[in-house]
Amino acid sequence: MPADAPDRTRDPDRTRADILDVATSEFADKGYAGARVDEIAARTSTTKRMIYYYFGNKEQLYIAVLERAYTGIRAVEQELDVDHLDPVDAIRRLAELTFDHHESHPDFVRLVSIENIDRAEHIARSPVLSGLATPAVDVLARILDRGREAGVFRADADPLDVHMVISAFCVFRTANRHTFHAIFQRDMLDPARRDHYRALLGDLVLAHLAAR
Amino acid sequence: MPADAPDRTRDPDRTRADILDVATSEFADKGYAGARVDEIAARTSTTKRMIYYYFGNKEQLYIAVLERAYTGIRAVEQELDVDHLDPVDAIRRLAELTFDHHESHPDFVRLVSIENIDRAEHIARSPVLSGLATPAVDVLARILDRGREAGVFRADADPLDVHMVISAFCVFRTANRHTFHAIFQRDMLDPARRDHYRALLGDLVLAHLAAR
DNA sequence: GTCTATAGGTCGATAGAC
DNA sequence: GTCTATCGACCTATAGAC
Repeated sequence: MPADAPDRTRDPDRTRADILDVATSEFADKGYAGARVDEIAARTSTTKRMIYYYFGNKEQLYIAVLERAYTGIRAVEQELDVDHLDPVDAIRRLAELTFDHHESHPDFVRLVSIENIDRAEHIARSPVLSGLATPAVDVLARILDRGREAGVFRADADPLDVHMVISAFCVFRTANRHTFHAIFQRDMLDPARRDHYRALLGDLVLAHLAAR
Repeated sequence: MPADAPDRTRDPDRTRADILDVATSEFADKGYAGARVDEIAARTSTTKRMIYYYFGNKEQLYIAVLERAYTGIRAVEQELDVDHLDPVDAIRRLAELTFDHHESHPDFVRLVSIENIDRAEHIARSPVLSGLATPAVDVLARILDRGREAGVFRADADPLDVHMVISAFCVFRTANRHTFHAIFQRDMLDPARRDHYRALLGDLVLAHLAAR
């Protein structure tokens, strides 16, 4: 074997990972129905035969993509050292972490949109995904409790509502940027406006949470 | 012709409208790539031949669907008698109108999501759509100006930012409801929670706009 | 009703690892 | 020698188009 082709020995893990990487990018790019198994195969260093060998069919491949994408997310909120921060700072930090995460994972945001077009039927079909609790809400609940006790947050704030507002802002900014730009000629992902939006999200949530 | 088949006389407008209605529902349901021309034809009272006769091909049919869906929206903000309302009330009213509109037009929201997956390429290809200004932002600008003059709104509020926040909330609530429910077991469109969300949106925007 | 391209899915066989 | 990763070719249904 020539020295410049060391990778074409058998390596199941590598092959699987290669397929998953390419499939993630292809499904995120074209949607489930729009993605082509042939195209995925062409972009891997292996063949279509291997896709069916490892993943069975197109849908199972897509579910495997979703599972990896979702589980790769879970650690985000754990980065937050919530108990050593002032509640107001903690909320802003959490909003910023979520903001940054969405910005740096456009494929994930697109996969979520695609999955909503399909009414989350693939998530429902995956035990891994349907049983996936996000720690974000627990973290939020702890922050809100501490803020309430300190008298800085309103009494009726709901963790899941706060999470929803933060997600809505971050998801909309990335997922809907194309139609928004087409209609309003403003690019919500323009780096020049990034700090503005990041601050806006924190301000928005904190203004709402403030005790009156 | 038998007396019980009166509708099969020629009526081009009716045929076109029939095709557009069915196509809207089919594209919104399955996405662009997932929709089937055969299926659309089967659900109309005409034939596939007529779809190609009137619309040329699948993509042009889809663009026609988008054009009708978008232009059907424009009147919403005009319902608001903005100049005879207190600015605070006007903002809340506008948020509620947008909220109600998204809730009552799920097909439109889905079409927008689908179009974002395709990076708004069809909108860009349609002169009608790419030149479509939404009056929402002008209305918002007028309200914000009056609120600023009255000293009740902050000086640095941007109309398009406010529109973005309102849209983000309303779009997320409908477009992402399936994955949100799958992960958090909360249905954001549950009628029992409708008033809560509607009020939350107004509170959120107004808390942010309030002069400090 | 028909044509044609294509897309998802399968088969027989080979070759490297132990 | 067996197992399993790998491969190119092949099959068939279907979807867009006329």
